[in-house]
Amino acid sequence: MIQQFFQSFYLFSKNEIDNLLAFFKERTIAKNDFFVKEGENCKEIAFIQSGLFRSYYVSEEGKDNTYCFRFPNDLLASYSSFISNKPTVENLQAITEATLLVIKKEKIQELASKNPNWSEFSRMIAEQEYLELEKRFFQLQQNDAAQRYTFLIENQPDYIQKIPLQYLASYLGITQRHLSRIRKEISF
Amino acid sequence: MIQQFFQSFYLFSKNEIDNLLAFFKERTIAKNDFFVKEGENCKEIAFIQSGLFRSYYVSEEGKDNTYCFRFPNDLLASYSSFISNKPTVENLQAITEATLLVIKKEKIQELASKNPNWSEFSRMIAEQEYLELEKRFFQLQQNDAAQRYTFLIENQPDYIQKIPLQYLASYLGITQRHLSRIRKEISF
DNA sequence: CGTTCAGTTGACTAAGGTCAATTCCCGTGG
DNA sequence: CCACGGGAATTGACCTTAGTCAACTGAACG
Repeated sequence: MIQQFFQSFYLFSKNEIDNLLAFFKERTIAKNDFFVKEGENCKEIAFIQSGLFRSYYVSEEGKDNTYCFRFPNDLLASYSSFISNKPTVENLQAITEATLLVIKKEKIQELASKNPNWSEFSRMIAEQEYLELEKRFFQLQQNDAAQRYTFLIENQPDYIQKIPLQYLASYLGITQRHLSRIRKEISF
Repeated sequence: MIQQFFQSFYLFSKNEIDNLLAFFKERTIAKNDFFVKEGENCKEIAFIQSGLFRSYYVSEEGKDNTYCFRFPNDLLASYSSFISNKPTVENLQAITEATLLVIKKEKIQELASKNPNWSEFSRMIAEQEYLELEKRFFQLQQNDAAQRYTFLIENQPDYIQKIPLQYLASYLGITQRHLSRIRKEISF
């Protein structure tokens, strides 16, 4: 799993990849427990072996906003906190039981100081995260709720199948009431 | 100007920074002309010496969405196209006459192959762009139009002073009609 | 069978869009 | 100095999208 993930960057030799696991520690997280909580400084990043995560933050008025979901074979971190060394607003909660492979930021920095490919790796991750977020932003800016929902159905069927509708509504930036309305419309 | 910009990354020696200008070409852009147009592959990035830019993209129904603005001493590129080598949806238009210092992507790659600090530099740019976009995303997701506008007034007074309201409305994700309504409300 | 939790629905309200008519501002030419 | 022409901004009347609150349905499970 994680070996395949690293191969996909074409940065590391077969030998290096075989030795990668040594840098990571396995961790289990129970359903509803957190990998990161609001206010913390996120100093590690994880590879998800199994399980589902939701990232959400709570705004002043108490509204719960879903930032994103993370699936098996995805990376998991409060990425902005990880790169900026500042406290996060995100809560990364397991919505099913999960197993992770965790690595500390300082370990990555140590590896980067010895092998510039780790520095390239960090750059590629940052760029990927940017591209993904930009898509999400455009989606939110240009489409109304019904369009965003149908886009989700067509492009991320995983989401519909595996994630409770209350979370999907919040991910789409609408209330559950309105999502129900849209679902009813579309089913005709 | 550009020297100060590079100094702020703490990656390059005074000597290196003094020689930087040689890598860039100066370019002038007339008001309403484009640095990048939709459909192009953005293969260069620019440092803005003077002038103001707006990035916008047009959605299927013909709606014009403002992605962002760029000011003097900012970098200018369709960043997602620049890093992914894919055609962009963005139009980068000068809203005043402008002068740029332009560098090609391949030049940066050439520099990075010789000096790993250029690779670090690219990583830091990617991370900065991510952080900025995340703020923008949170803003759009959690606040209504009036909150977004008052945030803008308080945190980016430049925007209000220098950018036509029609563009600001589109940046905020609303119509000019609604922005007028908000402005009227607030002035009491 | 109750209880619980997720999802749906109805009735009403509020935020924001559409379209078209002004008004405001400013430059230019008489 | 004034008149007027054009682009930017405001406003009014009306409509659509989405939020609020609370009641209801339905499946899951002890």
